[in-house]
Amino acid sequence: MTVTLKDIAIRAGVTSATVSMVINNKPNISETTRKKVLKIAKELNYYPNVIARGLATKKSNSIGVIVPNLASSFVVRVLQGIKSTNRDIEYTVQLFDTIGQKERESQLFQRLARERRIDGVILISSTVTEEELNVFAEESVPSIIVARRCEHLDSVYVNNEQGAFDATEYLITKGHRNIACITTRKQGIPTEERYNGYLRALRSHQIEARSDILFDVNDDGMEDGIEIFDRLKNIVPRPTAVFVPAGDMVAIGIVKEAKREGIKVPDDLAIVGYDDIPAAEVIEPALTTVRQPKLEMGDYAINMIVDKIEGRESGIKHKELPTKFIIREST
Amino acid sequence: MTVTLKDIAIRAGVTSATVSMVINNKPNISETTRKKVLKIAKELNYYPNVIARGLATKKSNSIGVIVPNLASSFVVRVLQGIKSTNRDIEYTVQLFDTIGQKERESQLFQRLARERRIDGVILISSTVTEEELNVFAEESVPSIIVARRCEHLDSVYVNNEQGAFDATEYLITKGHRNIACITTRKQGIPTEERYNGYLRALRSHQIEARSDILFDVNDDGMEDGIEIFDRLKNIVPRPTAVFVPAGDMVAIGIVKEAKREGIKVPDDLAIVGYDDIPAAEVIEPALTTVRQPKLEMGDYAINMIVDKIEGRESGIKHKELPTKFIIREST
DNA sequence: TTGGCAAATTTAACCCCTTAAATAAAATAA
DNA sequence: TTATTTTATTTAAGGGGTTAAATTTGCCAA
Repeated sequence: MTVTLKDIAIRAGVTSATVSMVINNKPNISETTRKKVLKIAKELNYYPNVIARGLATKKSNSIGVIVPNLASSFVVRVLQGIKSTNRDIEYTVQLFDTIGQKERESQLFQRLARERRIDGVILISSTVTEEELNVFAEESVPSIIVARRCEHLDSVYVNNEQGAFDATEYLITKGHRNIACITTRKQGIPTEERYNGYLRALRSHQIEARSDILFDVNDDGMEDGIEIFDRLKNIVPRPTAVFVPAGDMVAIGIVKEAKREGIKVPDDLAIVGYDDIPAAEVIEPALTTVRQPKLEMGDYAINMIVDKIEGRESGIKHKELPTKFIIREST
Repeated sequence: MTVTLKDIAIRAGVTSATVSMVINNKPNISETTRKKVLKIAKELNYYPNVIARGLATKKSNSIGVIVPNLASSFVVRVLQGIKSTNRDIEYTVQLFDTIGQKERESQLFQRLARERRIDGVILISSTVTEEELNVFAEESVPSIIVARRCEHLDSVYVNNEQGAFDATEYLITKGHRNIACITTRKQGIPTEERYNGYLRALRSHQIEARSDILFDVNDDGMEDGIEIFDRLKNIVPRPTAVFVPAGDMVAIGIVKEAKREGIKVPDDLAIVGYDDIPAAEVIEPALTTVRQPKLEMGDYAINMIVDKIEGRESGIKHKELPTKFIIREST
């Protein structure tokens, strides 16, 4: 038997409205009834039905988090950031992923907003189109995009262009002039901005970008790296460094294959990855890489959206976070 | 303006009850009104309010997933398994983590069940106590525990004892007699069953377990492995193999430090990890390890709970899954 | 004692949808 | 044609809360 306001009301000899007001700490309740009601509520082990409350208040106290793919470690880390802050916040997180779904992010979002009466939505995706994001902006539910800047929507993101610039520039200052770049076509990895940062660094040092040492792989696994190295090694003039925006695993594949072929890393070939996954420290030599503040992004996102929901903020806010360049042994 | 059943009803010249019945595909509706209502619903872009529906039906169509710690890759993989199946299932996943929370799993569960009127709960934890789990069994909400067997509750789990047995026995058949074992005290890693499997394997080959080569580390990082190796190397007779239920990262630490000290892996020291994390393939030599079918566990869990919710199953079910022994180069 | 005001409580409508029971309309049987 | 079923629709009562407005109670000043 679930106990309701009414049950308490009857036992306390008051109306359920009164009980409701006590439970919600509304003013103008005599100390006597307040105590009595609270006591009975405790005795009966009362829990408010948040569904019913949600219906009445038109608030669900929950935030929807839409992710493209829970398999991505990036997404998971951001989610962690969201959750760890969320701890002190009275919002429930409803998790939705769109991978393999016929619905696109924007459709899912609409459904969430309308059906579930969710209070706010966090979308973690670096690859939604502007057009899709318009739907978010139009719906009246507060929403925020993580991992990508969007003009007409709150956003939290990392300056990947600068991160790539830093990495490339570092290689240049180390004397490298022929720096290969490995991007990926894999869905969900925002490789383009990084490529732009790479280009900018080259340009700023008057180095011409060589199109023959730019590769675009299909996935982001070790095998991709292995394959790339095998293509790379025969190119003349052979690059002395590789920057791998496609991700650390690809970079690790390159390191592995280079070593197998007797190429010394970093002496013969310097390598910089992207992401700073745990394995980056495991490979020998340990991988120099670019780290994104994922937890922080999640943290900002949840705080921004809660501020929005609770009306403490209005207007579009953007938070740009810097990447961190982690120098290890592969450069 | 959100559109409700009533809006449709008015436009269609019927009652909202009728509209409701159309929306829910109830019988005894004339084809004429059905079409008319559906048409208007579409025109008005109607979405049912699931909150209100939930109140009326006492069903929320959502499943709560309680995890101790979203930082655990084990948990995340299981979650992935849950979500990927969930795709075809009309349940929403509400995610709750208990780390750092004053509430224990069972309290959180109670709250979920009562406040949120959740239809079912999946708890992912290998370390809740029996006592806590009793609370789950008592509440009338279907619930299931993943990663641990529990007699009076549905459960999906892996036979870690057997996994450890297999690993240890493999080392024994390779000729090893002095096999060290590294467990961990880290919260959330069920190291004890694994240790038992190790012991059983030794026993079944009449090998006496040496307490001087059994170590219990505090965490599960690479540093722990490095530290352990340094203690291990001076022990006589020096073990020729190490089984590391504490996890792959610890094993990797051992591999790294062994190499640094000029000890050849696997010739001088064979190493078996636990978990098969991505880095296991990165370390050189690649790590032999024990893999748990995490996605499958999630998959079973969500299917079992949905069957329970929808009344297709009753009675307590257990699903035990086998581990998989992955042989690589470190043995 | 009466009037006036603030404080405490209740009334009643509403949130949006579902569903059993009642009623109306249409179809069939007698 | 009337009685009986069957089919379609409506009525009305929830589900469990919230909240503006109305009412009652208590207190104090006049």
